Amino acid sequence: MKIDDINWKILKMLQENSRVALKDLAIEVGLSSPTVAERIQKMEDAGVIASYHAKVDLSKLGYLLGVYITIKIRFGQTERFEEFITTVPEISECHKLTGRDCMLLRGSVRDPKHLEDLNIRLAVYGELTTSLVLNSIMDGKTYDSHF
Amino acid sequence: MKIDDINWKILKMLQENSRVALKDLAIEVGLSSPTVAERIQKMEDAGVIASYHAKVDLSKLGYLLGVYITIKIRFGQTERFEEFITTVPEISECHKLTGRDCMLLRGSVRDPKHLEDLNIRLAVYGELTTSLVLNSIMDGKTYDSHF
DNA sequence: GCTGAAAAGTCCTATAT
DNA sequence: ATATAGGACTTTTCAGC
Repeated sequence: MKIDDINWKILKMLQENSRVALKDLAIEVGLSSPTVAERIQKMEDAGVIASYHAKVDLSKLGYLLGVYITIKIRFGQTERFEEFITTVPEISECHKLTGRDCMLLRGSVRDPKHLEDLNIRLAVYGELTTSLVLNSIMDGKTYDSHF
Repeated sequence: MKIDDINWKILKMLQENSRVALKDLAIEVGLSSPTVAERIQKMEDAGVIASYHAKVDLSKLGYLLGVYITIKIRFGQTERFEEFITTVPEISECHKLTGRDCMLLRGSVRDPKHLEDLNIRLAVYGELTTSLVLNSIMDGKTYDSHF
């Protein structure tokens, strides 16, 4: 799929505000609305635009601590763990990484007590290393060209 | 801010598809469009809804390798690093974590050669540990209630 | 805080270049 | 592959409950 300058401009705007009106996109890129709609459709069909999401700020709902947890899964527990982890509400991401049988988890909890509770539930499946997020310098960047 | 069952339903739908029409939200939750619009506005104002994003699938653009990199920043380089890292196109997230002066980076590259190139650019600022993403079991979950 | 109707605005489809 | 224009639909505004 070819992404020209105009498509990058459209992608940039949709990444920054996915609820932007077609009309405003059209004005910005200097094309008509139907043309922009068609370009978006093609990028959706090609999977370049994967989805449109509202981002919920969990800290505003009382989940003040962000955490990353690595877990070295106990031998033979991988399948059971992968099924289990999708049911844990505190965990928003789970990536299987190279190196030392590691899973990387991202989660949010209310307070240290809540974190301890989460750790206990996870520790069944392997050895944990827990780190608090002190500050997110960047989270969810807008891509606006090839690199 | 109070999130009742109806607001959770709205939040769920907007997380799953942020371009959903107000009309469809209204039908789904059994309220009129103006009421739904008002509820959304209040959640935006309270910051519970932080933003609306289109998610770009970088693998469809040729960036096939996902990576997580931890970097133990060299003494005194933190400020310079934080400024620098926002200018690196391959890196989409940067979190400062507790423990061993660690920054956690998430990135995407075309191939191993591209990864080596990225590592060389980052290694100026500290010691790296690089892991490839083998599989993302979960990435960007939909929250639909308190936990 | 919610509704319903009317006004304003946006989007879609067809037609044309 | 893009533009224009009309009709259809959606969103917003506002009076009333």
